[in-house]
Amino acid sequence: MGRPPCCDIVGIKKGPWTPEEDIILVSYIQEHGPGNWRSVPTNTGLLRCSKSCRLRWTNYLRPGIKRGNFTPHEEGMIIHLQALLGNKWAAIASYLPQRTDNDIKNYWNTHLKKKLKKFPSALEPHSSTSTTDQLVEKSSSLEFASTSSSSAAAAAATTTTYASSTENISRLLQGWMRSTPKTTNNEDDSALILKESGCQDRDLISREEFESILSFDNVNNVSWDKSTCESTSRGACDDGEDKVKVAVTPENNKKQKADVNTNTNKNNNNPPLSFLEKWLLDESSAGQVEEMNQMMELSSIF
DNA sequence: AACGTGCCCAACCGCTAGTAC
DNA sequence: TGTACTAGCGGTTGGGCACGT
Repeated sequence: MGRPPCCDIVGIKKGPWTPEEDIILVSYIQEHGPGNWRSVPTNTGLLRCSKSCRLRWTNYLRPGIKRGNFTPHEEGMIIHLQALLGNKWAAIASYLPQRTDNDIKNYWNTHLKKKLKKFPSALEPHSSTSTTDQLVEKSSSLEFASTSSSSAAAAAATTTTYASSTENISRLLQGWMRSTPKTTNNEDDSALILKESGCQDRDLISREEFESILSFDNVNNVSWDKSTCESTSRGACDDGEDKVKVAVTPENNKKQKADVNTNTNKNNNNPPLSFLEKWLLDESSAGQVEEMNQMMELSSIF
């Protein structure tokens, strides 16, 4: 629109965020909540543009973000969703509430694209239905993959020291989060999500399956919060109704109205959730990824 | 130890859509 | 109706790190 980018302004800092900047940003958001990003740099004294602040918050500091290795289940979901939706990372991320679109995009470009290039058959549908033995085998291998000490250790090892400090920073948010109406128990959270999101079709997927997707096994044991709600409400569990309660402020009121409009439009472009969920949560998709991983291991041996 | 190379991912860029005035 | 602004999105970049030579 002929407007120079905000980041072109002289004196605006670029590049990696320092822990000090993170603390300032988190403290401000603790006090005022996310939103009104334009006022953030001026009110905090941060030499960052509003956009940079927003991105830093949504992609890194926002509580509820899961970092580290992707599980085979997550891989399967990403692969299938990418095949279905294309490079609609935000839409894909809405099915993985703990992951940011940036994270998924990076993971796709750096890992999954290579895997699929090597094993394009991974995307082909399974020709036969799984036998009980196969199911047992797949579920056990999945369980192993998700809980194996080596992968867990690898995930922990990949966490940088700065990431750790960020985790500490995000702990600062706990006080703010506690002040928002929510349950403190993860089980209750899942139930709350199901109940309030309108995704009440318990026959669709098992509770464990759903929890495995939404489990907050990352930092903080952070439970559902309004930011998470915001990102999630863009996709999967949004049916345009008021679901997870957020603080009622003029800011939120405006945003909610906007969200309802935009989400309604967006959802019109997406296949029905129940169909997608059923398909995505089908164990075979995760099994295919597991098979692919095994093939990768074998290929590295030979 | 020094250097080169490739990979990973946080951050940036450019664009579009929506909203307020 | 036009303008300014924000938010969201997808593509790209570049700094830092690991690893091999």
